[in-house]
Amino acid sequence: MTEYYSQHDRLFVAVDCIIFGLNHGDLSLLLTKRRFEPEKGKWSLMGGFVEADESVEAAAQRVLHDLTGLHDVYMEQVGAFGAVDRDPGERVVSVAYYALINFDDLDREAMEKLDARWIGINELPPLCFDHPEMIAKARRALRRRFSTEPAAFRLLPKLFTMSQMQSLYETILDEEVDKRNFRKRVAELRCVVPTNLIDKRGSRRGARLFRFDVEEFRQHPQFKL
Amino acid sequence: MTEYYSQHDRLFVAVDCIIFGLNHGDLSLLLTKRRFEPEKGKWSLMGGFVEADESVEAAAQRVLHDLTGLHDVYMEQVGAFGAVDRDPGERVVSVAYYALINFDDLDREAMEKLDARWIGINELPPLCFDHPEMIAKARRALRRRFSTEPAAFRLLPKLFTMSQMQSLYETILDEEVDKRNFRKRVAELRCVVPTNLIDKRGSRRGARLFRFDVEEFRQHPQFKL
DNA sequence: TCAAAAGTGTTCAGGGTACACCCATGG
DNA sequence: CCATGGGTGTACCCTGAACACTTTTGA
Repeated sequence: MTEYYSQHDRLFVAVDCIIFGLNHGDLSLLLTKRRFEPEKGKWSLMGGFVEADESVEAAAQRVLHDLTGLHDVYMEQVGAFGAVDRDPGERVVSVAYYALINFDDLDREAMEKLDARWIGINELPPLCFDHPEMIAKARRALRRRFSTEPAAFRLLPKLFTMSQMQSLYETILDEEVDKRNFRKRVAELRCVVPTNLIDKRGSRRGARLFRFDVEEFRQHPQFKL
Repeated sequence: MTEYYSQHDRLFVAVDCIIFGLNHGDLSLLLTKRRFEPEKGKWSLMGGFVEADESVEAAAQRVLHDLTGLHDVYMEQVGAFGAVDRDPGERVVSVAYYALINFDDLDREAMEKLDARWIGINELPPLCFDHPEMIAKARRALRRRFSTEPAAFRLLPKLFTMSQMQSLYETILDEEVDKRNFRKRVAELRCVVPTNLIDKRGSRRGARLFRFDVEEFRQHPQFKL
């Protein structure tokens, strides 16, 4: 390869994944304890380095795959973090992504092998580097996304109740929502369809289960909540 | 320095600046012709490499300064672009920023020395690499920014008419706006204050000049358009 | 029988949108 | 005197917010 730019420095480029999931109804992040220096033993987002022959996006998918066993997960870039001393060990520029995964279909083994744990979004421990800043920015991006696109259905189980969906929205928007107004708005979305199934686990009376209809959404891509 | 991560690859990291300005009332980008290979001679965003001892943000400010002579310019990160072959010459990960600059106070000399030109946002020539994609993403970010924050005043001259401001919003939102409704909304913003001056250049009758009151905005940071 | 969550409509106000005509002036 | 851009007010609709009681059933 011709060395056009050889008078310039090369830097480590990393990715960090902010992995959102619903752990028994609670919006949570999948975190690990760092297994190497610097800051070994501290809580951390799952990260990895971008190698010369893979795109940044592909590196993020690879890191996520190693931890969860999942392929083709929905991810969105949060941004690049490039302070000189953000990693005290070396100069590393990191690109953060958030991922929305379905709690049910992740690979427990891979997860446990890497010492990963779900931690509630409002109970986060101290984290290494600038990871708290990445998380804050990811939450803002998520809020925008959730009010304009059907993203909740990537976190919710295939069948879900209105209470589950509302509680998820309340956590992400970080504000309480009126139950009747919420259900009224959802009822107008043709892509959220009721089933005949009742979930008896959450209450004596039981709650109707809904599902997200991808095909219907493709045809009527209106969404607002 | 300890080499914690030495088994991984190091990559070139660059910044590219999407420089918005009002060139005689038209929203425009400051573009240059590439002065080196690859794609020498093609139109390009102004870019540069991030060196080991400067933050990514600082690199963007440096690149912008070299071209415009300006310091402390308002910039917002657009995102990282990391496809393997985005630069056909070498593996380069680039972080894009957009900047809003005041057409009046830029340094013509630096600009001409680098063969830079203002080109209307709707008359862009073919550009090198993934720069069109960066610009598209920057325009989306700009649209969000303009509807929730007083950013227009970084592009407009210190004194401006309602027609100028409206036309700027129309270009950025990419839709026509009702004149009376627009003025009504602006009138409610305490940070946009009328002066007694009249601009006679644009019409026979003359148009009232307004200014943006930073201090007033600090005290009443409400803004919506 | 009671506790605990599910489910259900209406009213009201404020904001957003649509809309057309006169004004001032330089040439 | 006329062409050109500057400037102004109202009516209506519709969306978004507030708000409380009944239902079901397992324990």
